[in-house]
This record gives sequence, C-alpha cells and structure tokens, in this order.
Amino acid sequence: MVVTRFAPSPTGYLHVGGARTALFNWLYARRTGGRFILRVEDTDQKRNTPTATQQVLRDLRWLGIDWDEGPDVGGPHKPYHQSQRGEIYARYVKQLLEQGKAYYCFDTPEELEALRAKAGPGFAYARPEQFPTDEDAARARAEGRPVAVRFAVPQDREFIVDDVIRGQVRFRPGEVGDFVIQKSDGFPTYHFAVVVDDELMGVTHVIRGQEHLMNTPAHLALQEALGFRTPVYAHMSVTVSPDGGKLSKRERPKVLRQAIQAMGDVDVEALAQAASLSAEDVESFLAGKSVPDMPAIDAMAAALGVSLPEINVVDFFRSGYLPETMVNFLALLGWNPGDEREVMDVQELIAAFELERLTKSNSLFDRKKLMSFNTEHIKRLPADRLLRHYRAFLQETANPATQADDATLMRILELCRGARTLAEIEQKCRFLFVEDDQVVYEDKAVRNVLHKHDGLGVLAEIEKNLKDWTAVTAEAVENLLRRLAEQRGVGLGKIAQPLRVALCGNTISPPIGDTVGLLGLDRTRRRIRRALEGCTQNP
RNA sequence: GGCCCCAUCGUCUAGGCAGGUCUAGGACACCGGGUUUUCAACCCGGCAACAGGGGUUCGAAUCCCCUUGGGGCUACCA
Repeated sequence: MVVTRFAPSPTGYLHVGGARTALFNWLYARRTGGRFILRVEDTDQKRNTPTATQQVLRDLRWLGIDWDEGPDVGGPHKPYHQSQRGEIYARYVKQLLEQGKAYYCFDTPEELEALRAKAGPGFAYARPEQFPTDEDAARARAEGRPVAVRFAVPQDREFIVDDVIRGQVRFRPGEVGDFVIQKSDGFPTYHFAVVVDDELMGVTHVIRGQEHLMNTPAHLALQEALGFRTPVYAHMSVTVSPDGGKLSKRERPKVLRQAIQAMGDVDVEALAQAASLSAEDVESFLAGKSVPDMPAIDAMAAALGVSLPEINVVDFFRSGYLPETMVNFLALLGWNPGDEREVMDVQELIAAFELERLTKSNSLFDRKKLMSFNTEHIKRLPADRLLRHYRAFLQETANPATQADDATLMRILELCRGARTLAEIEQKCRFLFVEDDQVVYEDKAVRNVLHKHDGLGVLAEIEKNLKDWTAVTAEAVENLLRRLAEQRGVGLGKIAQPLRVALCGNTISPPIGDTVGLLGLDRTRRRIRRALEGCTQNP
C-alpha cells in the first residue's frame, strides 16, 4: 500500500510551491488507493506561529486536499505534530549515542561561526577522536554550555540516491559531513525527524522538492544506522518566479516596499496604524531591515491600494481564483497526462496521475495562463458549485453582496459568463449593491460617455421613454434602445453607454437590458435622474 | 569556491528511455482580422523552439563528451 505525506512547517500561509508538493503527494495516494498523511513539522520554536497551522489546514481544505491521518482527523501514528513527539526522537537519539553512531558536541554558535570562518567554504565539522560521555554532557549542561548531538556519517563509502525522476544520483565518500540531529533545545532537527517519522508512519513514497535532493544521502545514512527502510524518492522540479529564483513568499514584501518607495512620500503613521504596527516597524521595513508578517503586509497593501503578486494559496482565493483552477494548474506545473488535455477536473487528474510523468526541469509560474484556466473552470463548473465558491469569496471580504439571496447571485453568475475571476464578477455587479444616491461616477466615464455624442441628451430621452413603463424586461429595454439608436442614426453603443454610466457610474456591467432588469424600474429612474442632475459639469 | 540537478517556441509542455514516421505537435501569451452594447467571452488566421561545439551512426531534438546558461544545496531552518 502506498503511503505519502505532506509535511509543512507552519511558518505562515501555505504558498503555491507547498501546495503543489502537497497536491502531488495527494494525487499519487488517491491514484493508487493509498493513504495520505499530513504531518506538522514544527520543531523550530523560533519560526512557528500558532495560527499558521490552522491557516495551512484551511488552505489545504479549500483546495480539496484531504488527509487520511493527521491533525484534526487523528490516526494510528499520532501525534502528528513533531513538537509533541519528543520522546520518540529522544529514544532513537539515545540508541545512536549508545551504539557510538552519534556524539555530543558543546559548541556555542559563536565558536561554530569562528570555525566556519577559518575553514572557509566547504566547512565540515571535525569529528572528535573520542566521543564525549554522558557524564561529559551532564557536566557541560551544568556549566550552561549548549549540548547538541551530531550523527557520525560514514565517511568511507558513497551513497546512491535512487530517484524515480532523476535516476541514480551518486555522492562520493566524504561528501556528507556530520550533522546535528538533536539541537541544544532538545528538539530534533528536520533531517532526523523526517527519517524517524517517515519510518514510523510507514511512508513508502517521498515526493518533495528538488532542493531536498542534496539532503537525501544524509537521510540514507540515518536510515541505515537505525535499521530503517528506504522509501522511494521522487525529487520534483521547482516552481520559479518570473524573475528567476524560487517562487518565494519574500516576493510580496519586496513588491510592496518597491511600490511604496516609488510613491515617494507616504504617511508612515497611517500605514503603521493600518497594519497595527509601530511607526518604527514600518520605517525598518521600508529601509529593508525587517519584514513584518503577512497579514501586516496585506493590510498595508490594501491601505495603499497596491496589488501584490499572489504567492500564498489564500492570495489566489482572495483574487477570485477557484480551487479547481489552482489544483489543475499546479498539477500541470511539472507534470502532464501525456496527451493534449489541459483543463481537467480533479477526478481526471487523479485518474491520469503517474510519477513517471513528472518533469525534470524547473517551471515558471505563469499568471496569464492561470487566468485562462480560471476562465475555463468558471465556465465548466456546475452552477451550484460556482455559487458556493462565489459566496465564500464574497464573505472573505465581507462584501455587501453577501446579503443577496441565492436566486439573485445565480442570476449574476449567469450574466457574467465569460468572466475570468470571481473578482471580475463582483466588480461587474457591484452597482446592484450600492444605494442609488451612493453611486460614484468615474470622471473618465462621465467625460467620455455622458459629455460626448450628446450622452446627456440621450439619457434624457431614455428617461422620457421610461416614464410610463410599469414593468421592465431586458428585452423591452433593448428594444427601446435599439429604436432610439435607429431614430438617431447611431450605433447601439452610443445609446447603451450613457445609460450604463448613469446606472453604474462606470462602463462595466452586464448587458444593458439585464443591468436595468436587475436594478428594476424605480432604481433605474432614480439613477438616471441623479446622473442628469449631477453630471452636467465636465469634470 | 565545492557538490548536485536541469536545458524543445516568450511561457507551460509533447516527442527523448526502445535514433528514421519531427519540413518538431498542443496550450497560454503576443500580433492581425471577425463578432459586439461596455468588460469579458467567442470565431478565424499568423509569428515563434530542438542553447553552442564535438563525437557515435547510413541517419540525432532523441545516445555520449565538453562548453555555456539557469536552478538548488553548502545551518543547532524546514
């Protein structure tokens, strides 16, 4: 039975790279009828934040990635937080110590730094002739020195990683230096915890980023020393950002900083307040000295109206992408079904997924293509599913449209066929959810539409024609406009646009008949009147 | 610096392991045209790639080597 896992370290939101790793592991488990485990690698006390785990789980659920074992669902190998598995790791550390395969060391960070500086690049920890005893360790502890444990990596043999994607990768003897397996705070290091947990949890296939390929010989050595199995390894290509380099969460703060610097003078106090930071924090961020957490970054961007590149899964949700899109797109980054299918649903993805078809080379995250996938998925998704996604999207930002009933939202969704994101739909139908006297008239629209080609005159004529209507249909409205266009000998655009601007304040809305239909006669008349009265001055 | 991985249109990729059927296929983007009542969507057409150099072979995008380029790792982070 195939067992895969995703093991995020909860240092922030789940980003797309992590989501892709999770997805591939999940797809493979689902494809083979195996099990998928979620394990939280929270052994770094300095970096983990308490809310991050919940956010990561939430992001995975949004994507539709479920786990058979892990936080919230439990399982036979609990606990699934590494921070709670201390005793287990301690047992194996003890075993290695007793077998003389690992040893204590007492260096302070400063001493280590000095050694590294002296040795230059290619530093390898010098293994002592005699390993310190338990008594030595106790004494060191009593003296307040840090006590860590290093694994004595066999130096006389080569290690061969047998990788599904890359074939055999050889590492010469002496290539892997002795590395720390237990930190002085008592926590295991990543290298140690993965090896132990993968063994204990019965993981058969390790699918992870290529950046881990160089760590694998160390894991192999550890497995051998502990008498563990070696799982099947698949080191996937990495997703890179358009300007080269790994797609990283650091991109958002970077873009924000550049945007602010480009704006010239900004109100630091206001910014600090928006992000609930101190002015010093903001200054320090702008100077490139520090980086606040993601919610603070998001808050500042929102306050300034700067749009940041989406990096985290939640960013794509907020930008109006569907989980179906993300899953489809991410799956195609470094994998393909071997035929010419591209837009696929999850079931198709699962049915077609094979490790053998993973690509070796890195790929660029192309937001343009992502958007085109989203357009396709919006089109092909059943109405009720789309409605659910749209409600979730509206709720995320407490949009007034949340108040609308299902029938209204369904109608909106229908009218917005062809939209590329949920955000576009929201924008296109926002006019429905503002009060008639709150419509904001965009300068550009007023200038180009109402004040050209006798836009106001057209509007007045429409008002006159609408006066004694008692009911309205999209068709009737369009017939009226068509008639007026004919009378004036102009295109429909010259007639429809002034009305659209009067009703929406801008030039974007569903087909004009439907726009009036959604609004109803009274609100339409009120808005026409207001436009006629308020937009006589050229802005 | 050392070690490791990778290399087909601008981008994601098919083809490569079993060399000829590849005058290299698809998708996104882009360009041109059409449809149109705005934004989208839609329809038609077009541009565009085997990184370079050596081999092996009757024959190489496909196999080997070198160069170049890109990426990664080199922590008491994961």
